[in-house]
Order: sequence, then structure tokens, then C-alpha cells
Amino acid sequence: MRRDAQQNRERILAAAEAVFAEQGSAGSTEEVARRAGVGIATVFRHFPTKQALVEETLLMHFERLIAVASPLAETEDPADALGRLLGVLIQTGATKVTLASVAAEGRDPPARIRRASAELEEAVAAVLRTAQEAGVARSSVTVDQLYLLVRALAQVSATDRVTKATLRGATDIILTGVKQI
Amino acid sequence: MRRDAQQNRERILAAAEAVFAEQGSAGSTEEVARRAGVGIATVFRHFPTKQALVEETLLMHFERLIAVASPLAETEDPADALGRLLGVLIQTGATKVTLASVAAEGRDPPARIRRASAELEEAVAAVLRTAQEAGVARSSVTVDQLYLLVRALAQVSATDRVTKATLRGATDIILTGVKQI
Amino acid sequence: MRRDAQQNRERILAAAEAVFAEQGSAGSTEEVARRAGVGIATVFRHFPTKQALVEETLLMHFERLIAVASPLAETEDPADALGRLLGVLIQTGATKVTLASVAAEGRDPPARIRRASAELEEAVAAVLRTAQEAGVARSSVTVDQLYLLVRALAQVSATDRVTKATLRGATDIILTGVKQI
Amino acid sequence: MRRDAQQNRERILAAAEAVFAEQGSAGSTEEVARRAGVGIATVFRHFPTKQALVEETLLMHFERLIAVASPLAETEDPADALGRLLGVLIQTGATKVTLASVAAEGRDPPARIRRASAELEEAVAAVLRTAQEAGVARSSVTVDQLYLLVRALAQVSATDRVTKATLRGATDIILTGVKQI
DNA sequence: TATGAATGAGTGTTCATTCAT
DNA sequence: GATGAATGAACACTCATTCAT
Repeated sequence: MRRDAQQNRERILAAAEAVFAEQGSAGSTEEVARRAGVGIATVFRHFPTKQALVEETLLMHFERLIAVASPLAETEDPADALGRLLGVLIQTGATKVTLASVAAEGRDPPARIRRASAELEEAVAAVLRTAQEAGVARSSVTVDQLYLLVRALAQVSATDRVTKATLRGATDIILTGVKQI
Repeated sequence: MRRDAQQNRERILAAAEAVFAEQGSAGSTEEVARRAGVGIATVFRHFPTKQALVEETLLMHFERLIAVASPLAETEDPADALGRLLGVLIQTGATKVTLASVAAEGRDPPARIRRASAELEEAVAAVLRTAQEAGVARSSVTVDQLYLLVRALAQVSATDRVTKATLRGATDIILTGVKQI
Repeated sequence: MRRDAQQNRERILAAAEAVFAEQGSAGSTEEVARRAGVGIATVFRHFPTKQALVEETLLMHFERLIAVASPLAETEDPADALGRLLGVLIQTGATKVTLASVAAEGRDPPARIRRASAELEEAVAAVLRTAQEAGVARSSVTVDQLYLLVRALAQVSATDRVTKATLRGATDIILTGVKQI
Repeated sequence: MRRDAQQNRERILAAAEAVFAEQGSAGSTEEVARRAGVGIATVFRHFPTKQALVEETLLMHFERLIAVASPLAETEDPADALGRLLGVLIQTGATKVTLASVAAEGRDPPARIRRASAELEEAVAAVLRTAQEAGVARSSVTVDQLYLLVRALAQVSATDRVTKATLRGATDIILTGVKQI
């Protein structure tokens, strides 16, 4: 019965990601339940509030990003690492969840989300620092600035329809701006 | 009464901008009415539909941006023009309206909005072209890429809380990336 | 200015008849104003209430029916008069106004309407009496019964789509039933 | 909970019949909910649209009429059957629903309603045919004509206040007109 | 424990009616 | 006297959340 419950939780989260991706947090709880193939009450048993469900979805999303970003700090070639980091964050971050609308609604995001975001930022900081120490990134660039650009591109490409090529070009502009010494 | 009506229209639009800025297009029409100091029906007399009100607000927003962007194409110093353009767009664009959530909702934005966006993009194109012809911007940079970055930063800084300094730093990274030859 | 006002009143009534005919009393006052080519406030100046406008329209309608029904009491041939009376009432009564829905709404119709209806009923009574005295109509038939049938057919053929032929056939059945001795 | 839901559905339909009977389809959904003793959302869960609720009410009404009319085609005495048919239809049909206003609103009634009406008409046709074949009804009378008269009387006596006696007299006039050879 | 029916507060929208010009 | 803008109460409908089974 534990196993059933765990499975349900995961199916609900997956459904939630899909629904909120398509419709922002305007997507209805019932729609999530329907897609997860469970009753509405089951959703509320697992997540006591719609807000909680949205948050958990965001959290899952951040954790995925952290999982791909963290290892890049260990890479040998710091210049390359920077490029791969941005590419991966921007494209993965864009997966689908309209972070913007969702995150913007709760005036300030709850602690857990902020913590996850900070952790991700730290991964970016690590790569940036390494690059700066290796002399392949301008020392005047701060994590704040870089992280802002990453979030910006991830968000906009999640909501607007943007071609891969344009997105890659824009990423290159940032990289050039960061590396230029 | 012509004058009164016109005044009301403007007050409603101002209220709408404020409300949609804070809550995205989830902000209620009643809230708009309340802040404008008019009855709910007055809002609907001026804008037959909530969607129409949202659109008009966005349109007003774009027109403002176009008004500040267009003149910059005429400036003497093309390098400087580029910097001023980005600065102005990103900061003015960020005023408040959460363009992201609002624009993303209508699956594809109505013609009028698209047209306004295209006009703004053209202003950006003009400045970029001039800079490229003057040899102060990389020729590989396309308008699409630049316009995407501008939109991205404008949006993210409208929703997330971002310091002026960070925003300016991020803008500089982009400028450096664009100008680097 | 008197003349203008009178003209407006008539144009409003004509518009009201058309609108209420098409949409029942659900037709909106604004629509009436628009079709009459006057401002909404003008309608309310002439008829202080929507209800009043509806009533006046009905009244006008009844008066028209009375005007065609009354003379028939004087006709020489009483059997023929009866036939002509029913034909005229049912078809004219059906003109358009959805008497049913309109009349049914105000729980019991206001005095003026009742009075007009009574007057019309009296015209029917006169013709029926003459026919009965001439021995061309069953004496057991009462005005109530005949008037009910007339109202019924007039109403139903105003709302449902009914061919002239069917309507005429139905009228004939009634006539046969009334005349049969 | 199946049982509860079914009960609610029925209570809602009963309430709807009462409300629409009194006020035509202008009766509000909230009023229906109140009388059914359920929340407004429950009404909408059972009937996704006000229109759907109105239709279902009408349908229920027709089905009841069909249930009483159909068996009469099998009766031995065709003359008597005709009389009983009209009596039953007109009085049962008059229960309350203001068929006129309700049916007239949807410019043309939806298929299900039309089908139910056709089925009822067929029941009338069967009785009429039998009577004509038995020589107790004029052969020139058509179903259209008879069905029109039935609908007319049923409607008018549902909306106007009509005594049983008058209604019965009017029905007799029709019967006499139909049977007369 | 999972379900789905029930709930009521809230939203967009309409309309009869009033008021300033 | 005529206009049309403004009003708020009402309505159809939705949705997060609770409850009975």
C-alpha cells in the first residue's frame, strides 16, 4: 500500500508538471487529477493545498536542474564548463514549467523554493569562480548577473515560442560577454 | 461627458496596468474597477471583455517602449545608441506588467499585439544594423537573438526582485557580447 | 417639439414590437433604443420602466385586434362572421409578439391589459351570440371556451413555426366544432 | 453515494420544473438550487449548462406525455380513445412548464427535443388514424392540425389561468370538430 | 485509503435604471 | 427634451477544498 501511494504521488507530480507547463498555475487541480488517473481527493491527500502541489512541482524542477549543474563544476576545461552550464540550464530550465507566472504569484517564494534556487545559484557560482580563476572569464562578472541572465532566458524560452537556433545564439552572446577579458 | 469618459478610460487603463502588474492577468476586473474608482460596468463599457482590457494594457505598454526606442536609431554614436537602447528597453519594459504570464496566456497573441511587438523589434533592428555597419557590433548577431535577450531581461526583472545594479551588470554582459568583434 | 416627441414614442413602440417579437420580453431595452434610433434615456423618458414599455406594446397589439374584431359583429351573415373572426384574430394575433412569454411573466396582468383583453373578448362574444341566435352555432359553446381556443392558437402560432395551411385547418376544426348543432 | 447523487439529480429536475413553470426559462439556476436544497455547483455538476438543465426538464416532460399517450392507441373504442387522448395530453401537458417560452428561446430546439416531440406526435397520429379508419373522425383532419391544437391548448392553459370546465369545453369543441363527418 | 459528489466563494459579463451634460 | 456614460445588482459558470462512502 506504501508502494501504491508512492506511485500515485509520482504520477500526480508528473501530471502537475504537464498541466502547469501548458497553462501556468491557472491549470486546475481537477485536470491534474484526471491526467494522473486518480480522484481529486487523492491529489489533496498527497498535497494539502494547490499551492503545495505547485511548490512541489517547482522544487522537483529545481532539483533536476541542480542535478545537471552541479557536476559541471568539476570539469577540467573551465571555459567549456561555462558554455555547457549555460546551455544545459537554459534548455532544461525551459523544459516547460512556466516558472515565471508560477513563481511570481506567491509574492515572495516560500523558503524551500528559495533554498533550492540558492543551491542552484551556488552551482553556477562554482563554475564561474573556476573560470575566473583560470582567467577565462571577466572578473567583473558576478554570479547575480549571470544567474539573472540564465533565469531570464530559461523563462522567456519557456513561455514565448523561440527557436533552438535563436536561443543558442543568445546564449553565445552571453558567453562572449562573460569570457571577454 | 466626452471628457469624463476619456478620463475614465485612462484611469481604468492605469489601474489595469497596476493590477495586472501585481497579479498577472489573474488580477480581477473588479479590482481594476475598484482602483480606478469606477463601477464594474464602466470597465466593461470601455473594454467589452477582460481579454480586451488586458490587450489594451499590453498595447499601451508596447507603444511606450516604441516611443522611447525609435528615436535612438537616429543617434550619432552607434555604440552608445546600442547601450542606451538596451538600458531603456529593459528598464522601461520592466515597469511592471508581467508581460510573460499575460502574453503567454492567449496561446498566440492577437494581431495587434504581434504588430506592436514587430514594430518594437524593428526599432531594435535599426539600431543594431547601424552599429554593425559602423563596425561596432559583431555581424553574426541577429535581431532575433538581441530582441530575445531584451525581452528576457525585461520580463524577469518585472517579476523577480532584481537590484538595479545587477540588472545593469547583466545588460553590460550582453553589450560586451554584442560589441565584441 | 411635441411632434418630435410623439414621433419618437411611435418609433420606440414599433422597435419594441419588433424586438419583443423576436426575443420575447428577454429583448433588451438598449436593443429597442438602438432600433428606434434614439438614446436609451429617451426610451425611459417615454416609458418609465421596461415593464411599462412591454405593457404598452401589448396594449397596442390588443387595440389592433379589437379594431379588426369589433366590426365583424355587425356583419349580415353570422356564420361567415364567425369564420372571419377566428381567421382574423388568430392570424393577426400571431403577428409576432410572443404574448405568451410576455404576458405570463407578470404573475397577473395589470388592469389595463386585462381591460383590453376583456374588450376583445366582448367582441368575440357579440359575434358568437349573434351566431347562436341565428341558429348557426351550438348554444352550449361559451365565450370563455371560444376565446381560450383563439388565444391558444394565436399564441402557439406566434412562437412555434406553423404553416398557414395547418393553422387554417386547425381553425376549421374549431369552426366545425362550434357550428355543429 | 451513487444513490445520493441520483436522488439529487431528481430533486434538481423537480425543482427545475417548478421554477421554469413559474418564470419560464428566465428562472435562475440559483433558484433551482435553492429549491432543490443543494449548492449551486451541484446543479452544474449534474447539468453542465443552464440550457442543458432546461432541455432535460422539457425532455422529462415530453416523456411523461408520451407515456400516457402511447397506450391509448391500443384502446378498443377509437372514438373514446380520441377523447381520452386529448383530455390527457392537454391536462398533463399543462402541468406547469411553460413550454412555449422555453421551447421558443433556442431558435430551433435541439435534436433530442425535436425527436421527443415527433414521438409524441406519432402517438397522436396513431390514435387519429385508427379513428379515421373506423369512420369516427373526419378524414380531412391531419395530424399536424390536431397536434397543433393540442399543443396550443396545453400551452395556453399552462400559462394563463383557466378553469377546468372551460378547458374541458374547449377540448369538446375540438373533438366535435374532428369527429363531425 | 481512495473516491467522487457536494460546496460556496469568486469571476466575467449583462441589463434596467439614473445622472450629468 | 435628448443623449450616452455610469452604476450595481444579478446571473451563469468555475474551482479549490471538504465530506460521506
